Amino acid sequence: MFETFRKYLEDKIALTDQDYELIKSVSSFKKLRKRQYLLQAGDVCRFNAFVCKGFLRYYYADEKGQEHIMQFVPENYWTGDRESMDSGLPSKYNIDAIEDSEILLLKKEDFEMIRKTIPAFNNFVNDTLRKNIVVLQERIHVSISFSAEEKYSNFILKYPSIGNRVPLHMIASYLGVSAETLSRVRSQSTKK
Amino acid sequence: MFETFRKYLEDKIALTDQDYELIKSVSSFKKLRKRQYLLQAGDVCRFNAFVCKGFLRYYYADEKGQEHIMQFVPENYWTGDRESMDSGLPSKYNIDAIEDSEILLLKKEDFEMIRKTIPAFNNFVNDTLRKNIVVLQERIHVSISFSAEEKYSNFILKYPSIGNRVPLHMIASYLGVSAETLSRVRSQSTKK
DNA sequence: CGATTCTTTGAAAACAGTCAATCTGTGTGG
DNA sequence: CCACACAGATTGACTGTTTTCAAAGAATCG
Repeated sequence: MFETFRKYLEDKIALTDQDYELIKSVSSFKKLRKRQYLLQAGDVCRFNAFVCKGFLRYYYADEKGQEHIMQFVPENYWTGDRESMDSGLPSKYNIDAIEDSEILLLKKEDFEMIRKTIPAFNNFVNDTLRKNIVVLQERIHVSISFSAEEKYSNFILKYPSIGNRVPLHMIASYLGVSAETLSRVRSQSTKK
Repeated sequence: MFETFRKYLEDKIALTDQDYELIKSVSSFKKLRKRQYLLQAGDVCRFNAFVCKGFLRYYYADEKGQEHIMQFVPENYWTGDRESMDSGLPSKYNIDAIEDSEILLLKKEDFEMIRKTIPAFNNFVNDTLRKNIVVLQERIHVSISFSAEEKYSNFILKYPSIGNRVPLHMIASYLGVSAETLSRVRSQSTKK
């Protein structure tokens, strides 16, 4: 499982074997079955999670039981509730597995330790944060400007692989549209 | 103008006079009149901008001429188009002044230089990025889950001072709601 | 298979957007 | 100091989009 993570890192930065040993020494691993929680609302988030294999979702469940997906997390992506991690307060979000998954976990403190010890890793994390901001901003743009139909076609264009991998009602939830509307929107657009 | 920035930094991190000298030596300043652009779509963004005084907006103008506000930027906040800055490509966004403003500008390269030279500054920037992500994420949550009315009351609750400072139609644009709808929503909610 | 999850469809209702007109307040130039 | 222009807010009538609820079909999985 660590090998996947190592390959991911090798692609981005140049680290020594010693660096990898350090990282490995503080990594822990977790297998999740489909539907299993990685983080449940009410828990404090203490980990940065890296998906080696599988597929997670990061979502909010409101009072009416409706779920609003904040993030899809396929292999080679990070997740975790930064807010809860920084504050030490319980999370309002849930993270669970959409597919059987293999997760690498780095405790907050270990993660910070790695950043301090390995400058290249620190730079890489900063870069990743910056890119993440661009992505979130783009999503806000879509969210405040686009109709349901535009949101859907934009999503399919941008994340074709996710489109094939998750049920339609989850894409609806991610886009902030009802499942019925998205079903109609999609049948419209395939007619063209 | 630099004094405002210095006070802002002193509040967050401990720097030496020498550090401040360094920062000051690469800072440039700009006064903007109301309605004046700091960045116009099509330009490449080369600066990180810090608002010392006044109020900016960061927005997208679509083909129909409609404006979608991505960010309000009051004093003591940063702005700039990260995407354009990282890629070197023209920006799709505009930044202009809602009030007469005073801006401190740090060229991309100088900003990076400061980060490399002053570790505390680097840490501070990273922290700011992290917090920014939390804020953006929260906005996405609101955007995909809330009705127009909930969006408005949430906004007023969270940013009461901005509510008094910008015209209603700009709040509407920020929330992704038409100005007319927001006007109705508001008159409803004041009746209660 | 039987159960569950997912998708589709229909009809009604709620919600939000558009267009146009009016009203308000503000500030600028004569 | 007034008149006028202008930006902003409000209102009404209408249209269009999206949600909701309910039911029925697919598809998938143990």
